[in-house]
Amino acid sequence: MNAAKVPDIVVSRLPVYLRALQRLADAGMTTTSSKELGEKVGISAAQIRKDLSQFGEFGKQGTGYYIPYLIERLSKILKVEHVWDVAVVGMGEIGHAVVRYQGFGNRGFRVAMCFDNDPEKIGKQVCTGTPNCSFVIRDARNMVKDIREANIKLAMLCTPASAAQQVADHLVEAGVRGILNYAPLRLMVPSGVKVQHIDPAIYLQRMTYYIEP
Amino acid sequence: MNAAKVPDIVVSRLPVYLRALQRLADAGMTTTSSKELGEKVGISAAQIRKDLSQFGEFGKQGTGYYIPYLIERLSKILKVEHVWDVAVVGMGEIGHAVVRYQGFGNRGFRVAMCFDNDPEKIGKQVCTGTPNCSFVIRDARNMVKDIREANIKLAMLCTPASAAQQVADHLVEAGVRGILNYAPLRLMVPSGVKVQHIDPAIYLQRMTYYIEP
DNA sequence: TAGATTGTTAATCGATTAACAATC
DNA sequence: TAGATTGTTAATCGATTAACAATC
Repeated sequence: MNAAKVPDIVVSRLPVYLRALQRLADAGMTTTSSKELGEKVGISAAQIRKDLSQFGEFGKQGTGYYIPYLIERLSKILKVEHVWDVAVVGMGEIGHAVVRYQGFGNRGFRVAMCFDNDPEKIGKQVCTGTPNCSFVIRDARNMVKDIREANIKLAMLCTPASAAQQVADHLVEAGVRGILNYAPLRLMVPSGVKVQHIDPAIYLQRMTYYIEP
Repeated sequence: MNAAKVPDIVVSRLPVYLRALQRLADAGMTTTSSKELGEKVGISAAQIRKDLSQFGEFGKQGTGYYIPYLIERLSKILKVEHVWDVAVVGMGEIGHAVVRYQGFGNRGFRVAMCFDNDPEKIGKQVCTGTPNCSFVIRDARNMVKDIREANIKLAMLCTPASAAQQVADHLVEAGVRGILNYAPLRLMVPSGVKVQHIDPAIYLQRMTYYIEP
């Protein structure tokens, strides 16, 4: 076990490994090798072994990795062995889609509350698709208080760009330490607060460079 | 102008520069420097100058960059000076959100058609939020033909994971060269076809590593 | 055991930064 | 002009890969 600081780029690959391992487990497999896992995720076997070795020795020479054990260890490392509550701010199209998204359940996350500042929306129910599970859209004016009382550390920011920085400031004030930002601008946050950006137009532009129209 | 191959990582930063420049332009600014732009995007000034120098000399010593000109050049480089038609496959929650998303219009993209294989959904209208603009959900069985006839080169894949690879194969067959994949698995595509992945759970897990629950 | 595969080291490769002449 | 900022080079830094002893 190496206690030194792990490079961000190594950390960023761990969720990819975990997702692939969960798929292998779902397919009924119990062991895998760095070579096989590498083919699944598009990363070299040496890279995977080196990444994992930052956190411990999880494999066995000759046989590879026992999948349930590696899933358990990676889940612990990423702190997703328990479920995180997440707040959603901005209940436009993206906000609604995020609340209804079925892909968080088995990955360590659960939408716990959602907010908007539009009087037309506040108080409305949002169905999640999960039976017996719906949310009432809360008043954004109570956001700091509600998030702090619920001890929520993660938020998905789905407001228009014009409101995003101000909302981010409030989220930080409320104790949120990680923001998944769907607004198309870079958020400024204090050190210690993590931000990840999702901007589909950016991803599309990363592809068109290589494509003939 | 350097005609050598530009590293992928440089290309991946260009859309970020472009987005920041468009925001500066919207704010009424006409010139900027690598230092100022760097502060906006969180990238060093030297890095920005080096990245841009891969494609030409766009600045002036002493004054920096003329924003409209740099926007024009980056738009050309990324091939977003004209609008790309995009197909959406899988009209669940994500598919609907993507069709209604207002953020593509001024970034070089337009949803042109959408598909599903569910008889309940085929033929239904999807409102986009843009006045007088709605789509009829098309039958996925005609997808290859429809996409090829419309000469569409970009698609957003919003099906469940179980269908994603097969859909991707059909998209490639239809002539699509870039796929924005919302399904939580890695797609296998021939070389020459670009894929970008958006998986919100991955992004959340990249933050929880650093956060105390 | 013999074959397979790990964890780790050293070598390679590539990306970022610092510095500065050129020049607007 | 003098100050500012570019484009570019060389130096630094960090990440990836190849190779292999250890060992299951």
